[in-house]
Amino acid sequence: MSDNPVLYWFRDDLRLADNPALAAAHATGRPLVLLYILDESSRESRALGGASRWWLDKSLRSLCERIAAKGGKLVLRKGPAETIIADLVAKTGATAVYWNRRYGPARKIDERIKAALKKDGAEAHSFNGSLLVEPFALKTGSGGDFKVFTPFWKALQASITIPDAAPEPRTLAAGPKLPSDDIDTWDLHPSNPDWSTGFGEMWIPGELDARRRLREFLAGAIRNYTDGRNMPAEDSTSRLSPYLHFGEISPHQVWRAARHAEESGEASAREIQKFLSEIAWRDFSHYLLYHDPEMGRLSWRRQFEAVEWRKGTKAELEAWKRGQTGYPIVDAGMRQLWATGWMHNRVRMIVASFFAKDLLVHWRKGEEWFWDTLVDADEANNANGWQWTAGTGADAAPYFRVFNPILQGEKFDPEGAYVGQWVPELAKLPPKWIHRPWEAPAAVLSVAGVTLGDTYPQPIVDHDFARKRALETYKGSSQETAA
DNA sequence: TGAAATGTTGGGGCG
DNA sequence: ACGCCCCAACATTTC
Repeated sequence: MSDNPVLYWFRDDLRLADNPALAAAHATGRPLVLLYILDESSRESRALGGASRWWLDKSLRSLCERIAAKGGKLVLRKGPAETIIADLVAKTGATAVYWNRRYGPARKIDERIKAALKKDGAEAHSFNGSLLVEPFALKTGSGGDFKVFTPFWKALQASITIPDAAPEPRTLAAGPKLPSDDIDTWDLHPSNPDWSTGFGEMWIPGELDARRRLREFLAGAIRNYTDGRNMPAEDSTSRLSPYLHFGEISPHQVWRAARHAEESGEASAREIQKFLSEIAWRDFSHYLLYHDPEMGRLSWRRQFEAVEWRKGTKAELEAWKRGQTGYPIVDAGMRQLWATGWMHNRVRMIVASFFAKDLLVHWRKGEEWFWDTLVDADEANNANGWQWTAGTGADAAPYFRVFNPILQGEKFDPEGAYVGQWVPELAKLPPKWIHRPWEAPAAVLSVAGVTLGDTYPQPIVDHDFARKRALETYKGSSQETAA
């Protein structure tokens, strides 16, 4: 019996280092089956967006190579996880399955698999591999769930103990021979159209690049993180979000490295604290989704489902997606997203506010576009971010807080460098006019080669009008109906 | 991790 | 010299 294998199931934890479930499976000393399942058929498993598929494609190829270099093999399967696990356990005689826990709607799948394994006499061992602190481990003083970030963050810091890194297996001797899908047949790379051609210039998916980025961030941009993180033209954020989503790096690895940078004097305590609080926002998002599994499609404050959202015209929605709204900072962000699969966080708030407040369309429709186009698309973070901006979420911006895209542009991109990069047809406008070209004198536009309505669109909606419309609509249909 | 509307204050122009 | 008005500049309130 001791020659029977154990199975390790990769999900959003595509790394070999600091992987507690993998380390535990490896430590059994038994033959190891390494498995990844592309599950597009289980009800609780949200189909991956296009940008995520691009990332997964590269990340799995990188993981396959790393595993092969250690003598192992990654088995790829496509289909419902429940039947594939059951099938592999039966075929190989595996006595146990190891995985790192999930916290969103997909955890229902894991619960069913765990029950089925138990019934068949196999063990299921699960671990925390992706959060600083697991959602069920943090309660308020009165035993309730946190609804505000700051007390959540304080409680997290008070209770957290960072374990030593789980050892990376030095070798991964191949287990029993098993058929595996050829990743090429999964068609993860976008086609018709392939808009991902620019992604490769910005990203190298995989855990090695994740660790390189973290190292370089902590040696450089972190020094000016608190202020710099709001300036989209600067390279002051870590850009670790896709790596964290796919588990190519763990938040524990980030925490340890950040504290080390602090202790060695490489970075100031203030900047480290700010950065780690942003990592904790990720935990907070997962915490909220765990306690409200419907948060991905319904407003966390349910009374906001009563808001009479506009459907939005086809032209409006298309203009937003393609970066043709006539508001330069919005268009720059949407074009950066399309070109790179990523958008600076400050600009995400601006384009989301424009969508949910100025266009007054249900935040879920915007969330769906982000889901499809972001390489870091994440059910918890995406829903939390949109709901924060729309004013429907926990600890959200109040509904009457409406971003002014002109003022936001002038405040956070004062030189117009970010707009100039992503909306090149406006690049020659002086900073004074680049965020409000429709107010620029004709001579200025002419010199800059801008013809409004031709080389660059007129605003698709008047912000002053849209702001008032949003205030009236939100107030009318959400406030009075509050329980 | 807002922005607009409204209120207050104080200096300077001017009769 | 005085009162009045205007309006930045800043503070507070409101959405």
